[in-house]
Amino acid sequence: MRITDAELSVMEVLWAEPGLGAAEVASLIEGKSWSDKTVKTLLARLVEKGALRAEQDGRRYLYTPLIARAEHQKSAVGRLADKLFGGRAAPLVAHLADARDLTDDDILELEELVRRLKDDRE
Amino acid sequence: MRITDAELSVMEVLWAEPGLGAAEVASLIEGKSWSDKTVKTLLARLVEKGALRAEQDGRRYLYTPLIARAEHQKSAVGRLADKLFGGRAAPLVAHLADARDLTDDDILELEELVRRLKDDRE
DNA sequence: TGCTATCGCCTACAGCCGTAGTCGATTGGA
DNA sequence: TCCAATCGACTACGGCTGTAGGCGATAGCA
Repeated sequence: MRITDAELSVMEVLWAEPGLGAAEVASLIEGKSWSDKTVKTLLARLVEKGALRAEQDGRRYLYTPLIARAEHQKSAVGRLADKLFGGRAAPLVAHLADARDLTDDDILELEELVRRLKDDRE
Repeated sequence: MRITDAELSVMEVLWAEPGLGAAEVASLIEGKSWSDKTVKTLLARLVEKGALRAEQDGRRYLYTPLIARAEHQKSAVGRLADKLFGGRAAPLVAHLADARDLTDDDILELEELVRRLKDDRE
């Protein structure tokens, strides 16, 4: 199930705070100057594709994510790895290091991550 | 400049072997059963958006990438990092490790990569 | 009790994407 | 010399995406 860029802005709001109504979601969207109609369209599409649950609350709906943020991140990264790198991780990370300047912290985190991956393996 | 999934199949062929004509590209595309018309449309779109150069060769054109594969990989990974992880590398890699089982070799490569990143930094 | 603000529902519409067809020119072989 | 194969140019078209507008019901306030 594919979540588009515009839909992602909506999901981010609901991942941060599930159970909001359309008007609240619209007011919490950052960086876009969307009409509330636009947000409602996106909510409807997300419900239709099973990414959100709409629970009636009087005259309106409250929306809750049905897929976790981590789940979506995982599948998006996996798809990209398959599409561009034949599923291989190391070249992807190499390009990432090239694309975005890594902070010292990033490097430490990566180091720690790799250490953990290695330990898990034994 | 955005290269779509279908266009990517065409680019892959020309990255592997630049300077082919449309018919050759079509015959080298893997995994799709596209009409040669489809391939020609994709070639035309790629020329139009500046991803390929078309050089006349008698009655036909020979196509050559104007953007490198690595360049495209880099920008795609960077975009994904920004879109889903606020530009941060480590969580992306963590999700990647979760999404695709890493081989021992992958882990070694990552280890080596992180070591290099760290060394470069000093 | 009546009006206005709000809600969901349905519709719209242009641009992009995947996939391909038509047409006219040309070239290479019979 | 003529026809068939091939090439590029242009056109097509349905589905998805981003972005909204209109309409009818309703609820809360005056």
